[in-house]
Amino acid sequence: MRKRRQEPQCRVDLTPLLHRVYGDLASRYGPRQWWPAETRFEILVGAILTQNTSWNNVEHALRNLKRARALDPERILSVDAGSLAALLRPAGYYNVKARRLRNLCRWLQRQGGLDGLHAMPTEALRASLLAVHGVGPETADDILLYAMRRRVFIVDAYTRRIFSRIGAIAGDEDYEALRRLFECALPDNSTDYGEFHALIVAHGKATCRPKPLCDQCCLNRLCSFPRA
DNA sequence: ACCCAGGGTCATA
DNA sequence: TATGACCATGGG
Repeated sequence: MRKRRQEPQCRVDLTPLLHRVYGDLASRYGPRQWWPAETRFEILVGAILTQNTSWNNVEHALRNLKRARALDPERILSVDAGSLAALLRPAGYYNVKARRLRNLCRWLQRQGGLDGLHAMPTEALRASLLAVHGVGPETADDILLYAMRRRVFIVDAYTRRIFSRIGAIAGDEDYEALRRLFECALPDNSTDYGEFHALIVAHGKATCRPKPLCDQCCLNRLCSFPRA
């Protein structure tokens, strides 16, 4: 038997802090309309393409796919690898992303499409997605939350940056540890995870840059929270 | 000419 | 387990 790793879970109660952050962000940026996509499949594609890539570049690639009538699992699997990569070029990492996209499409076909997955428990679905080569924890959670409407809290670079600057977390914790921490602090349905993540990204894009330890995000109430 | 972006995998030590 | 290299484009 593998020994269970730590699991601090709810050592500190972040609930009130998260509620305040949510309210603050919502009053500034919300409501966001997320995830920007016309179909659920487009969300899967966007989740792969946006890996370490600005959304603006992803939109170029999505336009290319639509123009080529290739925003479709069968088409993505039928076109040759070279021309798929060419369509993805503006999104960067186009060779790896072409492979990852195909892996995800093969997975989707094995599952019999998105509609065949409603009965599967979230954790099983998550494990299944993570088994796809090129789908990591954040990509899986993008898909689970926005395409499958599962209650998973997405941890991205903005989440780490914003909450570590507030003093709520260290920032370099393991992905799963942070996900448990946030989900544990927001157990009920009173907080919309999809909206929360969208707000975090909006704030991250607006102010919380990595380098110049941003004045903006420390001017406002967000940084007056007590240290956890 | 930098730095950055809505990550993930792989090779080393 | 923990770093580092690599993937690559477009915008500031």
